[in-house]
Amino acid sequence: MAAATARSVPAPARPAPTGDDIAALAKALAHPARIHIVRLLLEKRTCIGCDIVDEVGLAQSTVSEHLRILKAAGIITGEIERPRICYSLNPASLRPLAALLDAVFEAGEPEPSVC
Amino acid sequence: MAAATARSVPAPARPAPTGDDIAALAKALAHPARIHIVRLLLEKRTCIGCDIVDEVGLAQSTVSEHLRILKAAGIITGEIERPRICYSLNPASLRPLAALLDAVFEAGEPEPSVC
DNA sequence: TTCGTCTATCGTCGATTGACGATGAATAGG
DNA sequence: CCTATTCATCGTCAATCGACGATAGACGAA
Repeated sequence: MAAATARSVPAPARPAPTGDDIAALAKALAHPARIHIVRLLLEKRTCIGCDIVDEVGLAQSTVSEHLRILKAAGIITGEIERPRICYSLNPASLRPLAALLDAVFEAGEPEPSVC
Repeated sequence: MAAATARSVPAPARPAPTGDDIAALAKALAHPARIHIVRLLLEKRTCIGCDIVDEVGLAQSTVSEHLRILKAAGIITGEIERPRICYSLNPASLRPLAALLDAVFEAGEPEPSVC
């Protein structure tokens, strides 16, 4: 809700992401189990709860911890739907990291010529 | 040299990057000092050697270790230019991570409408 | 050769991470 | 009421990370 009309305003929505911000984002993705979870949420658009535990094959407490890390980084959001919790991706949170990668591609590859 | 005509062949160039691969890539970026180094190589296109040590403000051995990690992940390459070493970015190595982020953006945002 | 510069590696230390089981809280259904 | 389900939190353990100083190797210059 907070990032509603972000594309309308030119300046304040781009506070030039800190190196720490980007590193924190990368750190949240820096584990196979968490990549697995992100991919899971990518294909089953519908949010899933305990199914994640079955899918990744780790203990429930371990998966819960990974979900906590992803949530703390803002990469996923958990909506309470008693007694389950509904997890979804929050694409906007990944913008700073994607922006850095885009900058690398632009600088390193003269003409991608796609599009 | 190995990835010359990669865009011509349809299958072998896209082995569906493993979660481990992407996680390793993210892990290599999961530190402020390493983000700093990447950004440095991004603005000073020319490869730099010991200037990195001055710039990040850590001990030489520590910076060397960060450079080793980035190099091991394939994100940068070091060209020997005695007695210095010339570091440059290797954008292609970041493709798997960027591809995941793109997939998240596509799935999560209905119509980007760019292009 | 000797000196100075630039890097890489080693060893060590404290801090953090990742995994687990056990426990606890909140809710739906009997 | 009691029970089952789902998730979060706690405590503990081994493993890894990040930082540093010290050291060693490779070369250019004097």
